Amino acid sequence: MADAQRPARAENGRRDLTDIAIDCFARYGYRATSIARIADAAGLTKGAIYYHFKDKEDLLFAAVADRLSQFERSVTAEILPLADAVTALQQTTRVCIEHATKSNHRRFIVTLMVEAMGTNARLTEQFRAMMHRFRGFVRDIIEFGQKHGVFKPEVDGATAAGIYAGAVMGAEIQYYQDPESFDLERTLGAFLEQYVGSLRVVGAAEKV
Amino acid sequence: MADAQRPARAENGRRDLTDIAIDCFARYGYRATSIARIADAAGLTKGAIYYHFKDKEDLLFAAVADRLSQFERSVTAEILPLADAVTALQQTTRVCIEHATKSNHRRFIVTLMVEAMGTNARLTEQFRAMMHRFRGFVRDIIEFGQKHGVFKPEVDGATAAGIYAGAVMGAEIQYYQDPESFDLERTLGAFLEQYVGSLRVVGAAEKV
Amino acid sequence: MADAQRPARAENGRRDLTDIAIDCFARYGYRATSIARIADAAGLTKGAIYYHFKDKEDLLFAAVADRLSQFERSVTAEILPLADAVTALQQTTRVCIEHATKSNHRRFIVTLMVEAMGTNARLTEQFRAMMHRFRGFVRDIIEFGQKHGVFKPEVDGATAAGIYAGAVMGAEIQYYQDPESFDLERTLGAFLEQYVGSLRVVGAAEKV
Amino acid sequence: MADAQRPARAENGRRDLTDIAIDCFARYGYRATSIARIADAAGLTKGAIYYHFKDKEDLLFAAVADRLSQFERSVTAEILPLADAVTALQQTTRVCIEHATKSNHRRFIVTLMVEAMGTNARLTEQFRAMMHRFRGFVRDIIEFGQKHGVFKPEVDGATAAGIYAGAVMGAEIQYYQDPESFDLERTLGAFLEQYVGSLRVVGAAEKV
DNA sequence: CATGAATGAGACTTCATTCAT
DNA sequence: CATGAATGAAGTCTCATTCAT
Repeated sequence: MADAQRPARAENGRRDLTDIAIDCFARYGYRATSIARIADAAGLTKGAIYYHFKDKEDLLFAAVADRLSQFERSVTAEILPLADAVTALQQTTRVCIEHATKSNHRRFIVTLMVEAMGTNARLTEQFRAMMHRFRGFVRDIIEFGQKHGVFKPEVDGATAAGIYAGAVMGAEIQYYQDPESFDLERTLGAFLEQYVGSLRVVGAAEKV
Repeated sequence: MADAQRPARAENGRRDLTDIAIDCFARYGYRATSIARIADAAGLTKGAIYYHFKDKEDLLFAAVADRLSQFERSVTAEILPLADAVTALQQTTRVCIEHATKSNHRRFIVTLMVEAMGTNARLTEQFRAMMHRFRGFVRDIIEFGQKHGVFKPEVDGATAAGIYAGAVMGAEIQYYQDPESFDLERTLGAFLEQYVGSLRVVGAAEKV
Repeated sequence: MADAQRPARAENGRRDLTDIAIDCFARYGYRATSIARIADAAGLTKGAIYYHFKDKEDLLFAAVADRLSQFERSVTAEILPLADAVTALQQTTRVCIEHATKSNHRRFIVTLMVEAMGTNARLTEQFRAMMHRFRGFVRDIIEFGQKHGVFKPEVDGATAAGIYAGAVMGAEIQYYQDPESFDLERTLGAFLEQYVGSLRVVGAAEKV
Repeated sequence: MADAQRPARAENGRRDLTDIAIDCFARYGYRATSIARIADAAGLTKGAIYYHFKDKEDLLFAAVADRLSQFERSVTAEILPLADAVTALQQTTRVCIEHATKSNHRRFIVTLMVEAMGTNARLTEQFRAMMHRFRGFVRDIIEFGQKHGVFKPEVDGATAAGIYAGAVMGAEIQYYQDPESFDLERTLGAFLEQYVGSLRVVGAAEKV
């Protein structure tokens, strides 16, 4: 009935579909996104989607998995040569801010994660694992810093990682909710300063 | 005549309905909670719900408003005689932890807030205002501390309040997601220590 | 929730209710008028209406009967001393135009009559009888004219009455549908002229 | 698999659905016709209706538009080669009578037109335009007759067209309401005679 | 007489999903 | 691979009606 842009979008494989799906999920939430909407956005019919994915959940999982691995790869890629724990934390924070402000995929992950909590066991498990990995990643940085004498050894790395993950996610949500008046960069900048400050061995050379 | 599993639930007014509704919303999310489910839980028929509330959104709003004002009252009630900024922050944190762990209403608020973001303008606005008030509340405590020479005057109260709100919310979400392995109390305890530590004027008498 | 005008409207008897009901029915149609709307308009609750009327249909019947007898009384009252058939037709037409343009009760009758056709046997019967009476009334006038030698004796009074009733009703409907651009008075005036012209005995003294 | 009472009704497209819908609307009125009833009559499920039409109103519009254009085509097709104004009026009347008595679609149009008045702006507009076109059509015939010296030049074509349209519609309604005792053919025949008689130039050759 | 609360049936609509072609 | 048509379950909401107080 209103199809003038179909030809350009033909032969999308699974991959392209998850990209499109994630955009929709991010914009409207999982429940509020109908298969028809995704099909429309992809220039396909609903039937075509069912060719590629068993059902809506399957599509969601594929989309989430895609996005998650993409995000994690981009974090580890930029930070892996961690010569310095403080710098690693700074860079991690910067990557999070970038992802939060540059596209809505990150927002989708957070939104969906909360939406899925208690609603969808399988998905919740996936997100739980993701958060677990993220905290592990931060803990590794912290323990790396402790090993090199930059961070206080008495701090519990796991707890500190939980604080970090929470602070970043909480700030992001406030930003998503109110992008005009909540300054994500400044908030996370100030947080990082205090966070690193409280981790660092007193008397160590200033690096921030 | 229609329901024998919930005997003593006849005389619910509007108020009782919002309580029941919030439980359902908290457990399954807003979209996934049908009016029928709420009616069932209340031992009524769907029609009865519509007698009390214009539509599902109206019920949601009433429920959210109830819960919000209840939470805010409980926070201000316990903290108002703030003789001391540090104690006020501690108590605020304690109240948050309590609300987060003792019932699922708080979880509902957070979940719904995220679920509503971008989906429901009116609700988003309500939540935006709520977060705004909460940050304002924390900022007041901080500025109170600054006025009394307990907190560093160079810290920006608004930014610090954003950090606090985010850290608490982010920790809560991690807890809701994984209550078995995420220790909310310990995480927020450690956060508070570092937070207060970084705010406090160096050399002031230790109070934590 | 929005009741500031209730006291003024208390103790309405059956009579006042039918008046109010008919206004609603006229404005929105029978099906689209809910008991709640009528109750609201009357400043009562739905229960009160059920005290006065067995059910919605009962209220409708009472309202229709009221209106019908009122209209018929007003027609017969003005026309009965029919010294002259032509004048009687003119006056009948004038009364119809007045009723059609001065209030919406007449419109209600026509609308409802059509809406009820085939939908509600009992009501249809009532309207059938009403139309029957109306045609009988007109036929009486015509036959009166024939008896006095003013109208052609070869004309069938019943058929002519059907023409008249149809022309008036059809013109009214066009007027209700498009009051701005359909001139009811001029149309019925022209119709009457042609109608009387074709009924009148050629050569009889002009009276229009 | 779900319905064994209507065997040969599988391959209905949009077009067939409007036909079925119009039958239902004509029989029970718009409001009183549920989607379920139409679906049943079509041997489909409700969902199928919503596949073809956005909502009930959409279906109604499609149905009305279908029927209207069909009627108008059938009128213009039979009358266009109007060699003679009187014959044209006779044929128009005959077509109206035929449509009114042979199927209930015409009845539907009239019923719905009245039912929609004041209730549904968009539909009312559609019907207003239809009546406007119909009157225009009749006026054209009359002016054609005037141009050829058959009809009195002093008659106002627009007003006369309004009389005609009203008389036909009013007679139809009386017939729909009481098909047993109201003789549509005779009534409209007599009307047409008087109508043409009053339009015709006195002294012109008789043609009726 | 009247109200407030509730019922229950039925309406419209959406949507994930299936399947013949 | 993909579409168009369809299903069926479920959801939101409306409304005439009832009834204890």
